[in-house]
This record gives sequence, C-alpha cells and structure tokens, in this order.
Amino acid sequence: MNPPKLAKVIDIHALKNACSNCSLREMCLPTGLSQDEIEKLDQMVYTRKRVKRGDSVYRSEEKFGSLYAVRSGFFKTTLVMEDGRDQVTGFHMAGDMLGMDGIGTDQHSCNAVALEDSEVCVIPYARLEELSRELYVLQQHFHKVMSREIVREHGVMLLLGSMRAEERLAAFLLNLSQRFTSRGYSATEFNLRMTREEIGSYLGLKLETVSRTFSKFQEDGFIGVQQKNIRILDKNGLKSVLGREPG
Amino acid sequence: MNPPKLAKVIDIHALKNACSNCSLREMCLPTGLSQDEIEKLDQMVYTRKRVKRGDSVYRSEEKFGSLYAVRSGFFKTTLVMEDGRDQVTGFHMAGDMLGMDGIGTDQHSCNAVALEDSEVCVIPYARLEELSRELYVLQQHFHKVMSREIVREHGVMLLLGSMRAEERLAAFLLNLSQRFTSRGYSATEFNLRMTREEIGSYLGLKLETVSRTFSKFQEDGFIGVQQKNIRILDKNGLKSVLGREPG
DNA sequence: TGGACATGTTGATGTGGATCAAACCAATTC
DNA sequence: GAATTGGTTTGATCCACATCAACATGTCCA
Repeated sequence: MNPPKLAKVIDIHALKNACSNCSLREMCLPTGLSQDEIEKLDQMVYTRKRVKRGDSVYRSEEKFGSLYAVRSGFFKTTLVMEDGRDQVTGFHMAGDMLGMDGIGTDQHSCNAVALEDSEVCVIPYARLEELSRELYVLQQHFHKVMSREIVREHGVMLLLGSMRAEERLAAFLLNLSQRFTSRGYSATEFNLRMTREEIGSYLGLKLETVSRTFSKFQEDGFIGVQQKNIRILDKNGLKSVLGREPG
Repeated sequence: MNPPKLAKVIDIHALKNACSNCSLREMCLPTGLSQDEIEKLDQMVYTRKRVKRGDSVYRSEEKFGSLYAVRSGFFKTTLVMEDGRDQVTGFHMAGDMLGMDGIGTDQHSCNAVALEDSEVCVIPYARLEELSRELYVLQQHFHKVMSREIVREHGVMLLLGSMRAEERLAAFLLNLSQRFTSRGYSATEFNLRMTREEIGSYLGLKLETVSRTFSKFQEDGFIGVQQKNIRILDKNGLKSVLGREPG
C-alpha cells in the first residue's frame, strides 16, 4: 500500500494552483486578471472535493456555507415537495456554479446530486464576498453568473408554461448540444448522463412521453438514439420543431 | 396653471431623502445602517420614475443600465417567443426588485410592464456595484435579493412542472396573500391587478381554466370571487388542495 | 453464467385541461 | 341610455399527454 500521507501532500500541491491552471477558468471565474490577482483567487479556492455518482454536494435545508464550481462530471439539482413529488430544476456540467440558492436564506433549498463520479471546487462564500469587494472583475463576474442563472430559469419557465412535449425535448437537446459545444465537445454526438425519468421531471413530462418523443425524432431523421447515446443528425429539423403547430 | 419648474424642484427635494424616509426600506435595501451609510445610499437612488398602467420600465433587448425597486403599484414581467407566444414570468409589487435579468448580458431579457399606475426607484447599476464594494451590508443584501429571485423561480418551476391546475391556482393565491400580508395589507381580501389571461399565462393554464377553477374554489367555500376582488374564506381549505390527488 | 433489478420501449386506453363557441357583465364613450 | 369594448363565465367537444401494462434490454454482481 502507498503511504496515505504522501498521496495527500501531492494532492494539496496540485490544488494549490487550482484556478490559475484550470482549463475552465473562463467559465467559472473572470479572465483578464493580473498575476497578483490570480494568486489571490487561488487562495480562495483551496479545496476540491470528489463526489461519487449518486452522492450529493449539498441537500435541501442544509446550512449554506460555500458555492461549488463543477470541475468535472455532471449534476442535477432537485426540489422535493412535502408529498414526495420531486422535480429536477437543472442539469449542471463543468464550469457551472452550484449553490447560489442558499445565499438568500443561509440554507440550501435544493439538492445537488452527482449523476456520474464528479469533482467540484469549493468556494467558501465568505471569502468570495470578501475578495469581490477587492477585485472589481470578480464582483462583476459573480453578479453576471447569478443573473444568468435567473435568465436560464426564465427559459425553463417558458418551456414548461408554453411549449408542447416535442418542443420541450427539442429545446432540451439543442441546449445540451450548445453547452457541450461551448466546452469543446462534439455538438452532434454526446452521452446523456441522466435517465428518461430525470429528463421528464425536468421537462414536466412522464418518462414514457420522453421515450416516445425520442423515437419520433429518430423516425423523422432528426436524431439517432441508442440508449443514452445521442447523435444530432438534423439540427435544423430540431429547430423547426420549435414554434410549430401541433400535428 | 402651476409653474412647472416649481413642481419639479419640490419633486427633487422629496426624492433627496428617498431611502432614509422610505417605508419600504427593509424590503429593498438593508437595515441597520449608520446615519452616514444611509446618506450614501440616498445618493445612490436619485431618481424616481412614474410608470403609467400599460407602460413598461424596460423591454427585452434594451440595454441594461439600472435596477428598479418598485415603490408603489404592480408589475408583470413577460417573455416573448419568436413565434409570438408570450409568458408571464412574475408579478411584482412594492419592495420588489426588477431588472436583475439584465446584468448577465448587459441587455434586458424580459419586459417589465405596469399593471396599474406605479412608481419605481431607479438604481443605477454601476453605483450599486461601487457602493456595495464599500458597504458590506449592501453587498450582502443585494446578493440575498438575487438569490431569493433564483429560489422564487425554482418554486415556479415546481408549480409548472409538477402541479395540477387546482394546485397551481391555490399556490398562487396563497402566495399572493402571503406577500400582501408581509406588506401590511389584508391577508384575506385583496384586488387582483391582473386579468385571468395573465394569471393563466403565469401558471401555464388557459384563461378559461383559471376562471373555472376560481368558480370551483368558490363552490367549495374556499374563496369569494367578485371579478377582481378576492376574499379568502378558508385558507386551510386552499392549503389542502396542494398535494391532493386529482378528483 | 445467470438472474435480479433498473432502465427503456411500445401499445391500448383514459382524462385533465385546451379549444371552440356563446352569453354575460362592468366600465366607457358617444 | 344605447352602443362599444375588454374582460369573465359557462357549456360542449376534442386531443395531447398521462396512465396502465407488457415486454425488451442493459448492468451489476453473486
């Protein structure tokens, strides 16, 4: 066996330069900082945390203390009603920020669950507040991240309130594809990390409807589906589903 | 006729002490500030703006520059899809903050429309950022306001994604009642400022369904409805609708 | 290797809310 | 005070999606 202590030291060393070396820097933190400022940032994020598939970063009602930047992997956030019904409120991938729901009440209001083995950077919130009073760009960036989360949720409200099943799923696939693209992955082929049921929960549909709609899109030649593997064959076809009359 | 200049001077004078005198202070800005700090805040909000019923404070695509605190009146925010379908994303009353959707992209992404003659306090965003780097409580308060907006939208997602029509309307009424209460108005009787169609748009229902459900609640003795006037007769009855099986 | 269990597909049937249509009501306007 | 207008209510019918059910496939692990 390896001496565990050594392993830890190496780990900490690797973390030390976290932000400055991180390939995701533009996604979760501001760019255009001086060397000096970057070093300050590195001090802010001093912990990384592995989260195994099925485990959660935080749960509803838990005391809020930190934000979490997804370093790798894939997450869902869920809300649970008193009667047990639950709803997926979002899917989150590398570069996304988790936990902002907790700031307002100092308590988390949803669960953040890993859909595959993942890693997050822990950002102690008190440190972030402190630093963002010093660094204008950090303040600005953080506000933008929160604002974009509000806008993202507006989009989901539109989807849930005004779209039919096919439109919802088409919008969902196009959104996923776009997010994979902006992270440097293929825009046309990817693996879904979530089940049909989780997709359905997010889109306000039952899993059977999701499955049927996938099949329909496949028949129409818009996509290729093989279990969790999705190939987008006709992006414009998918786009044309949006805003189309039923039938 | 009155000399218009004089009227303006009086107006500006009244505005000068805006925040320090404002009865809504606890809602839209932090409490527990020193006299000195309050004076700084007063400098931040130097404009108030009247918005006539039907007019908007800002529209989608417009350049973002300021946040708006509702001083009096009632607003809706709406999103419009390319095909013309639109969706109400929220109703906003005194003390609520509008415009945070614009921070992320420097452009507004929804329309904020007055449902009755209203007044807003204009908060230039650059000033707010600047001041919140100086005043810790202001920074903290602003972050909480944004976070609560995220949580509010989570709630709407739950409503749109998992609730039946009756549950949606019951949740809507209970929420309105609660918000009126916390502003010192009657919890059991209030006037709706929005039409059935706007309620429907917000709740992902058609106006006929909203109307029918109001009638049903009236038959059940939960509420009294007379056009826009609502009396809540059995709050627990309404609550029991939430999470109840259909039928 | 096989069998237990989670996940996904597909068909048949049911239903909550949408749609279509016709009055009704209150507030303005002429 | 008749006519117009914007909003609301109510009934009859329809349909998109839910529900129920059977089976297929994949995955995990003894």
